[in-house]
Amino acid sequence: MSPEERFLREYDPGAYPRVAVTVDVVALTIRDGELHLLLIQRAEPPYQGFWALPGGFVRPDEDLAAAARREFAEETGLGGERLRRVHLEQLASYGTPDRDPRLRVVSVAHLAFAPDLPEPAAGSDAGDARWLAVSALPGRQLAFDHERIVADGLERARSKLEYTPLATRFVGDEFTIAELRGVYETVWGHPLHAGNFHRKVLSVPGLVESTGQTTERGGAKGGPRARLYRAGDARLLHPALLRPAREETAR
Amino acid sequence: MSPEERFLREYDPGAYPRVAVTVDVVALTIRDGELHLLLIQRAEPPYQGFWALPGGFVRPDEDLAAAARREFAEETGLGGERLRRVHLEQLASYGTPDRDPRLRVVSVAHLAFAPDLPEPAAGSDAGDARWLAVSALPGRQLAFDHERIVADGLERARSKLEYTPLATRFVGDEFTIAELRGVYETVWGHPLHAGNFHRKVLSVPGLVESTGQTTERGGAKGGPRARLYRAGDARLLHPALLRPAREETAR
DNA sequence: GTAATAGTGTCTTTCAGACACTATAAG
DNA sequence: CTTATAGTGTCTGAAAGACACTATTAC
Repeated sequence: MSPEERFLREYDPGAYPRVAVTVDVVALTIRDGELHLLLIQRAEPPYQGFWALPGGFVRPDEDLAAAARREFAEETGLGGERLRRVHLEQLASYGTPDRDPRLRVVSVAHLAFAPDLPEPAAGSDAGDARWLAVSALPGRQLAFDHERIVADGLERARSKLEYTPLATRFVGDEFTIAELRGVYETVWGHPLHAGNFHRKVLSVPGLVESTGQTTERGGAKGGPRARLYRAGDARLLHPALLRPAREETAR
Repeated sequence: MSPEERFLREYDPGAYPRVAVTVDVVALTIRDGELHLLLIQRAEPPYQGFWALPGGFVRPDEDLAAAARREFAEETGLGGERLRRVHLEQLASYGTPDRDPRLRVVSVAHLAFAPDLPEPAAGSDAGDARWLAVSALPGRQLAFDHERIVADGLERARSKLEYTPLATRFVGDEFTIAELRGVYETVWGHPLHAGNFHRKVLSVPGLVESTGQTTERGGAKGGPRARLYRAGDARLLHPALLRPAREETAR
């Protein structure tokens, strides 16, 4: 490093070219047994008419996570306790020089897990936000590098279900083991063995705790009432709930 | 979102306040059976005299990963094939508004795994870069929020050894099972059972492959010559090499 | 009654960890 | 010869997965 460079680096960082920092949010929920993603239809160029992740510039004095939560809240209209229950974590940052044709933008992507939420009301501030089925995405081109970000977010989500209790963030406060199994099946895209899953969930310390209650009715097509559970206090699962063998996909 | 805000967001992103984007590198290596971290002693305020992670501003038209690799190369003097063999991955981004007293800085931290490297030559461009033992860090205050970044990097490294073959990045091209065990013991901070580790490493598909060679001599205090192995072609380990039970630390 | 589901029992296989043992090489 | 290490054999316990079975409820 030359003395000049070191000088700039230490004393005049503003002399370096301008970079914009944004947050984008990969927000996932489960509707009707299908994984859905919150997307916004772009009204203006670039990528006019394309679907894009909700996101925007980080404001001065605003934390990265706070910016992501604000963007999520703005587009869903969610607030208060229901917003606070949404899990939000940092996913990764994307900064390929030409990812936005207007200027250099580094986006800090976040990943959100939400229980089934209503469609953002049309005509509100939310504009053109929609929950779209993830299964309907392939073939549809997203704006910027958002396809890549979504792919990374989905893989992270699948992986997080293995060793954290975050599956409980996709269901209500009280839920049955079958509902929880539905979350795993939907996110992983595999049917799971009901009996073994049931035993496994109850055997992992801190995953769920009993409420002592049961559902009011049995299933739509019959069957006994199911017991209701709440999320437990574990932050990591030991032992983990591993996905059925991906075999040599990893090689 | 107000119409004004939407206008700014779409048409004049430059109107948003300036944010600087940097990369920082948590570079790890193993020297003398101890985990070491590459640090730089700061010559100027803020945090003058403090140890800090190597890092700097992302240049125009430079990818985030490229910036991190450049910073690592500048401080270690490494280049060519030896530089290419260093594993580098994105860790996380840090953007608390006041993390740098001079201006708003968002840092995209990276994590690097390197085999034992020579101390950066004094008097070179590398300046005051040093490999410091991680065990000597507690109690020593680092610049900015680098303590937090290092902690996150160490946890990521420990976790990555479980389900990836990255332990092989800490040793040379050819290595013995005992050397590989040393990596795990050093990073995890636990002694491992030699016999069980040996069998486990050979049983995981794609972790290592035999060279057919053995070491020239036995151990310093006697013992048979060890067979030499190369890194295999696996990118993920199935089944994983799990750390000895952390018990309920996670709760 | 019929069909579907909640929840449990049990067996097999895989894998981690403990322990023991042998073979080889340095000094 | 002594001592330390490489590598293997074997047993135990934990846990995953396959399969079977009972009890309960909707219709």
